[in-house]
Amino acid sequence: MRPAALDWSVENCTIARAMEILGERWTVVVLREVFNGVRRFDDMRVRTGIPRQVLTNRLSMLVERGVLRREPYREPGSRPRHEYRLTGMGLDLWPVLVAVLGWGDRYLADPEGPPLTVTHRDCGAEVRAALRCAEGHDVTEPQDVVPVPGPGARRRG
Amino acid sequence: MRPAALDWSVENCTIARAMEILGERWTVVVLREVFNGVRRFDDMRVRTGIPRQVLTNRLSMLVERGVLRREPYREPGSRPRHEYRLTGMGLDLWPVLVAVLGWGDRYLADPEGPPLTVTHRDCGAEVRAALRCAEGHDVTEPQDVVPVPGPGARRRG
DNA sequence: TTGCTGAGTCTGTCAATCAGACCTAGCCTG
DNA sequence: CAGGCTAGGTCTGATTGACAGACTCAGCAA
Repeated sequence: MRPAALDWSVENCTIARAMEILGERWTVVVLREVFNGVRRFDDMRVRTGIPRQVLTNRLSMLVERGVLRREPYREPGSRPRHEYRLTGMGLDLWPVLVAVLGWGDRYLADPEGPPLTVTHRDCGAEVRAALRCAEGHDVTEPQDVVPVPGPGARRRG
Repeated sequence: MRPAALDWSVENCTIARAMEILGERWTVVVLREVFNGVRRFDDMRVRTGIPRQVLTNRLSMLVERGVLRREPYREPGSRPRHEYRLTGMGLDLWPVLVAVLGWGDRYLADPEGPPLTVTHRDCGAEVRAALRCAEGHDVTEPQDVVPVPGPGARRRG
C-alpha cells in the first residue's frame, strides 16, 4: 500500500524546522543545563565538556533564534558579566525535554536508575510527557495517533 | 545563587544519551517519515533530499540502536526488498516527535498553518504533548516543574 | 604592575556532511 | 539469454563542523 504521505510536500515541515535548531549534537544538552539552572558559560563548559568554540556557537545560535537571551548581571566584587536565560520560546521546550528524558530513562539509563527526575512543585510527584487529544482523551497507544495533512499542507510538485 | 545542579555529575545523563541517537541532523526527520508510513529508502530520499550516504548511515544506526528494524517484503513481480519499521523502542518516541511538532507548529510554521497535524483515531481531535505528574495533575507552567536528582545521581568527582 | 578569572577567539586536525557518479541483484522483455 | 530497469545502495572528492589546545581581553584586586 502506497503511503498517503508521499503526496504531500515536506518543504514546510515544522519538525524539520525545529530540528534545524535542536538537531545539533549539543543543543539539547545546553538547554538541559539552562533548565537545570546552570546559566554561565564556564559552568556549562566544565559540566558538559563541550569545546569552548562549540559552546560559543551553540549559545549564540540559540540567542539568535530566540530560545535564549543574554542577561547582564553583576556579582559584588567582580566586573559585570552576563548569563543565559530561557525566553518564552525556550520555556516552551519543556515538554520536548521531558519527553526526551522519559524515553532516555526508559531505554538508556544505567541499572541503578536515571540521574535526574522532574517533579511537580505542588505535590512532588514525578512529571512525565503524555499525549492527549483536544477532547481530553488520553492517548496511550501509538497506533491511536493518525497523522493528517494540516492547513498549511502542500501537494508535491 | 549557585545552582544545585553543579554538584551532580552529568556523565550518565539520559538526555545526553538520547541525544546521541536523536541529535544528528537528519535522524528525527527520518523518524518522522517512518511514523508517517514512509518506509522505503528511495521514498524517503526523494521526499527529504537527504544524501544517499547519510540516509544509509542514519538508517543503519537506527537499526543498530534498536529504534528501527529491517523487514523483508516482496511486491508481486519484483524481487524481495526490505523496508524500515519502528520497533517498540521506536514507537515510544511518539511523544518526543509530537512535542517537537507542537513546538515547531507554534513558533516556526508558515502563516497559513502547519502542514501536518496528528489526530486521535477515535475522535479525530488534535493530539498534543502535555506534561502531567504521577498524581494526575496537569502541569502547564514551566515553573511548576522542579528537577531533582534521581536514583542514579552521582556526586561530581 | 602584575596576576586572576570568566568568557571568549585563533589555529590546526580530524570526522561528518554533501553532491554526484558509479555499482549490483534480481526481475522483465525481446 | 543479452540488455535494460530499478531499489538500494558504494565510492570519491570538496566543504563544513567538531574538537583540543594555546592565546586574548576586560576589569577587579593585591
